[in-house]
Amino acid sequence: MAIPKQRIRLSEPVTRENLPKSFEPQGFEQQLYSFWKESGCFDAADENAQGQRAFSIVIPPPNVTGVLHMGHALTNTIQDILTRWHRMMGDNTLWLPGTDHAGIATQAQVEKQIAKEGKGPTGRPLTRHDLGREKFLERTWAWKEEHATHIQNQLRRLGSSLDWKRERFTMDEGFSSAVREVFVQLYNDKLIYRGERIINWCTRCQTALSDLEVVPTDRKGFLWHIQYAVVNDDGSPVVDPATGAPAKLTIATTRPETLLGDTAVAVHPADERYTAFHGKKAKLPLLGRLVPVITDEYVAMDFGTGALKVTPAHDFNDYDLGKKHDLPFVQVMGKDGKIGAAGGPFSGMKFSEARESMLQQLKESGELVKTEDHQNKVGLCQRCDQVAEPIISKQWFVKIQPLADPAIAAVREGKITFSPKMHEKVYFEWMENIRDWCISRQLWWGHQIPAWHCSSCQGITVARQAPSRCHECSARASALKQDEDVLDTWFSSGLWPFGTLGWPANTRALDTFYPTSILETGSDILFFWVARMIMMGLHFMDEVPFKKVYLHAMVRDEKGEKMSKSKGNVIDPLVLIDKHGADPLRFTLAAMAGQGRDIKLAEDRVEGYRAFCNKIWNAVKFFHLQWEEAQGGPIKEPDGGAEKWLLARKGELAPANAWILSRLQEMTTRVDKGFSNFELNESAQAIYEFAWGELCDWFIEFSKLPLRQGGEARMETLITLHYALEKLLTVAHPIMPFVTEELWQTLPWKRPANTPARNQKGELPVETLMFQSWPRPEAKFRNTEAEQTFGAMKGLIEAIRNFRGENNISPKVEFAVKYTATNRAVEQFVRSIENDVKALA
RNA sequence: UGGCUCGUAGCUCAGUGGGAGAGCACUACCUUGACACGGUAGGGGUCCCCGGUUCAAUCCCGGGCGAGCCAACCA
Repeated sequence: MAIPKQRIRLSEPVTRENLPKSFEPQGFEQQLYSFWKESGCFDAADENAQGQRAFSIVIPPPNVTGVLHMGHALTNTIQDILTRWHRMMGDNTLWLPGTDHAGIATQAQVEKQIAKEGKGPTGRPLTRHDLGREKFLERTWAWKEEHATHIQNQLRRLGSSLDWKRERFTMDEGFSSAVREVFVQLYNDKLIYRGERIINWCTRCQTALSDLEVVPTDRKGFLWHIQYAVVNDDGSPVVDPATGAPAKLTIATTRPETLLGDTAVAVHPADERYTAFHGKKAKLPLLGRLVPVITDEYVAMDFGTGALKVTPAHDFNDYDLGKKHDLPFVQVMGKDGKIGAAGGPFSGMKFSEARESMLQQLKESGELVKTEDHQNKVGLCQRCDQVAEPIISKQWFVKIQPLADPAIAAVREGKITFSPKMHEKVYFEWMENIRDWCISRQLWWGHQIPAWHCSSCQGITVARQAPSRCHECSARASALKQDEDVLDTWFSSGLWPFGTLGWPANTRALDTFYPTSILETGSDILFFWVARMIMMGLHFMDEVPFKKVYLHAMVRDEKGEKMSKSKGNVIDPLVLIDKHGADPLRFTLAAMAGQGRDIKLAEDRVEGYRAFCNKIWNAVKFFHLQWEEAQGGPIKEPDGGAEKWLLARKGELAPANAWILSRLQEMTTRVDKGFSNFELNESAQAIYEFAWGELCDWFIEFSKLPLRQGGEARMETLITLHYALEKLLTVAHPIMPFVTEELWQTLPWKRPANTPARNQKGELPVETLMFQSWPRPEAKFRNTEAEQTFGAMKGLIEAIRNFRGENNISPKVEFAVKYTATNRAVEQFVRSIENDVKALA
């Protein structure tokens, strides 16, 4: 592009000859990233320097399933802004990178890939079973390597100042040992147990799912009314007292096929329609099996017929009823999605086939008395959109209540704060009604459960390493077989804040950076991830994993729809970065990162902020032109720096200079406040308004006179301009790291960095904007008088211009002089530039 | 069913108890020495609707309508 490749980077000041005409991000972004990274600018120290604070964020590890989307761009932009800001404030700053193995999601991707590759022995597409566990895992690791690299590149293109030396993966060796440690400890604490309970089962993924992994979805369905005969214990018909005929009881169901597993019919105890049937039996149609009629207040009298068929093995509510009334659990559906032996004549059929067949027969026998339309919810597998079936299965669970209680308390006591605040309420609601967490998955990709089953005593040995003996019966290792299941992917990511810092070893990094300062992530994984990190962190570290939780809104497309591959409305951040540069994208995301609202990304906003980058670019170019050309050679930097020089003359500065310095101060304060309050849009707006609306539109226009005039006035204006630009670049750097660094490097009077960047050897400070000290929001240059004067000036000029219909810049100034108003402040100001204008004439 | 968020210009969005705003799009003029990724001027809005509090409401309160999200045991 515009910059020759051989240009010497970052050692020799750029002059206007090699400063490109306009903002061309492709020419410098990647070079700058390499420069920062290789100079060790991103690296945190294990221990704080004297008087230094630590600031740490762990990245929400992206799934290695594929590429980063706009939501990742948003979260990583926000995190990078906070990270860079703290680094400039002199903190020992760590932003720790890594990726998540994403069990089921990744496995599904690799399976899809395999299926495309050919047919197995039965003529069906290849499955993981054709490869075998070992081969399949090899394939998945290869996939992981490939995609992790891609994700790293995307994060780099975005400018993320991550400490890559500390990069982690949820299945790397150290992390795996942390996972085993946690499992063993929880098991020993009796907080992990294995039990046969009702769980969600995906018949396609062939695995158990947690409650969270099932997405309730509206489906159009029917409510079928089916008649059961009411009989006595011996099977003889009960006579309906009302009609004198054999009594019938009609139930309403959306899933008639589960009738095969019914073990009761429930009615409300106060429902007078059914009082006569209490304690009797109902005869299941088609099967003829007798089940008790029970009463429970759970039953809603006004829904359906007020009579509820109870299938404890295939419905969560019925399961609870079954437990309460000690009913048998008849499992009719197998993990393969077909009716099992208990289904009698229907065994071997798929659910849907069984339903059709049963309805047909019930219709013929007259037992199906009514069919109504009904909107109901079905749970779909989060990964594959298949209906998740509740079945009873032996799985591993975390007993969650003892972990949830301290996690609730920590937020109540303010040890962790949520932003926006409203999420706290949502958090409490969920945590207070939490169910035990099913953590075993019948997958291959993941942390295999560190439990060994003994073939000799059937006992279970849970251990950190493969045991040499059964802990129950001392059988030899040959009798032991490791549990084949793996852990829910969120089990391991729950350990992320301390697992990544070296736990269970007691590392210095852990001392320095735990608890982390901030967790920034999407509100959609509040329960999946945030809540579990809080529980795990408190249990294993005795301390919260982070002090603040920032939850950003979801990124949607222009129409407000969730971006998803299937809808084809995904905007790849890399495409936008290639087109417009990383800084415009980052600025856009920051400007739209207001709280509590979904973000609809429109590309024209990015284009607008690209123009903004160009504007700043040209403001700096303007400075270079003036600085070089105006006096035939560089002016020397004032002793002690521009700031000191300007402060010393604070009272006598030309009004335009005093004004822009005052505005600069105001802007700096606003930016700082925005970052502090997590209102990044405020910071972005302050920068935008100052740079374009004040510095470029007014100050630079006015500076042209004194700059052309020469002498003291030019000197003062040039120093002011340099100072304002340098400070602007500094405060804008967290949001727009690339363009600000690139331009800052060209400034002639760079101040030495306050914190030397470390290279790999811990030496060689490099000159970079990344370590410029963050301007403290002090009122050094606040100047109310100058603001008023200039404000009146602007108003006057605008009024004159309107009156005369003039629109050029120099008349702007001339009119101001000619039409001097009576306002004394304006008079004073105008007099100060009157001479300049005369000199020009 | 409950909870939450939102409703501001054609589009995407800021914002505030007293003047209605930005970007993009649109109209006219301007290639002036930083920038046409620019400049100047301009058109365009019942700030969802109805009540209330207030000297004053787009903003605060109540109700409604609409959009979306989250959590749910009504089969």
